[in-house]
Amino acid sequence: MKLSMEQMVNYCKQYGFIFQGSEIYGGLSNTWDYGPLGRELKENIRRAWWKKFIQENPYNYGLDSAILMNPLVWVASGHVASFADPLIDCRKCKTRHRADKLIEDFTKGKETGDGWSNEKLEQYIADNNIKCPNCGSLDFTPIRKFNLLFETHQGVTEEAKSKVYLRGETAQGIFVNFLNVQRTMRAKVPFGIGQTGKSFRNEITPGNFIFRTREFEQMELEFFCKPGTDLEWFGFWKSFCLDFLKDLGIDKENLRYRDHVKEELAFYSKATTDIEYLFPMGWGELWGIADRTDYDLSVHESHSKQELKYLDPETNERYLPYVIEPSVGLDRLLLAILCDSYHQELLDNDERLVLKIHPYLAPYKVTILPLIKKVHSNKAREIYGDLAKDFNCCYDDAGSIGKRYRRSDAIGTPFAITIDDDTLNNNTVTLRNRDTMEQITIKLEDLKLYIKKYIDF
RNA sequence: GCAGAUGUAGUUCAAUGGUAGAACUAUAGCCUUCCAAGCUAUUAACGUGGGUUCGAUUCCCAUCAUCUGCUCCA
Repeated sequence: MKLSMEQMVNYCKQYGFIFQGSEIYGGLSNTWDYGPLGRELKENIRRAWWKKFIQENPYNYGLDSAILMNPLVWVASGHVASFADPLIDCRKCKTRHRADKLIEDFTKGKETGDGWSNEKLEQYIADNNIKCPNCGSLDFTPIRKFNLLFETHQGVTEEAKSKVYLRGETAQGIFVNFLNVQRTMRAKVPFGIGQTGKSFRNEITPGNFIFRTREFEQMELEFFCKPGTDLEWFGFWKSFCLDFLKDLGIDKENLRYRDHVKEELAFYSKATTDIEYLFPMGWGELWGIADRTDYDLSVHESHSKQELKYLDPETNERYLPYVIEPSVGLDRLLLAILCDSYHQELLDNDERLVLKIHPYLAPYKVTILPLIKKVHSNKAREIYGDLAKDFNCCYDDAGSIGKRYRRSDAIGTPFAITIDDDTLNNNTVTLRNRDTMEQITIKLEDLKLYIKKYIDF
């Protein structure tokens, strides 16, 4: 049976992964809180990304830039422009135009559309059959003038002067620190800067659980390379990202590349490929890999009036590097992993819910079960105390052993160990594997190493 | 943003113009030496705000939230 989004939402709530935000006040649209297990899972995904993209990669460095930045950053990046301008999109070819500009061009400067209301602009365009300058279509969306960026105020007085934005992407924090990192790390092109963190966008249509929310966490790498080598690196990161997902255990049948056609490319991008995942609601973008050229560095150079060019120490060339950006949403990656791991299978005419998740990502690594509460609890507590120094452990002494195994399976814990008389007498425990359900007897002293190897990524 | 549907314990579902019943789950105890067993007990709900009414969980309106489909998506 196919997993529905409703089931997934329910599962996340039931087992403490994700709750509706501000629930006791009736919720707030499209906000979700990560519960104890969700937090662990999220952290583990973040760690896996960091390990492969930063820690193990000799080219890349980490960064943690501020959410609040000088507003000029967002002017330079182009994020603020859409706020002031009355923008309309052509439904047919997906190009975006300024409504006032269309009118100005159409009337050859007689009408500028300055100070007109949205309704008046739209009406004028409709009445005069102004066509899309790109494809000639008459099919425009309504005018939208709102900003994607969240605004807030810095300082205690709410004056316009102190207006700042919550960042709309983590990438800009990297671009403005390009030279800082390059210089202090003595980095030579090609090299990358990555960071994870919250970004905020007033999305037009959020929804589909945590797939699209207005507050979300990104994991972005900006990889700086010499112009001309960019397409090579673009290809490299494309397959690197896909391999990462497969290594995390996501079924490759549920993954695919989708190249952006020329018309849908963002203005800063020369090429973009999405890695998509087959979510319960259909294929959805998981990871965007874009060739941003030197667009970002060059706009920051011209707006900040600071030289951002890289001096190649070997050739003495001075140039703005091109940027390859693999950018993934942590929240939707978490959703993809949960959907992919969720299995309901038949076991002795009974349903067994099991989260077949990569052991590295599992919120708990071991469930500790005293076989008989009265007899084995002390020893079990002792073992818990020791294991908890190295792993997230779950202690469960409520109900029958079978029930406790099922609970452990349902949240994806790779191992359950049972403490019985043999533990008291011989220091051995029964180690039971979530996926194979096989049980082995193992000495306590060997336990940590065994688990450690198994959960490696 | 538009249209439709939904809203009762943690979950699934009842009933009712006179404030709600169950199953599963959970918790505690008994029993139990390895895959949701059994017994006993316990906790726990009418999304929010108005209106009609002697009285509303039930009827009406609004609102909030979720789901589905369109639309949209730097």
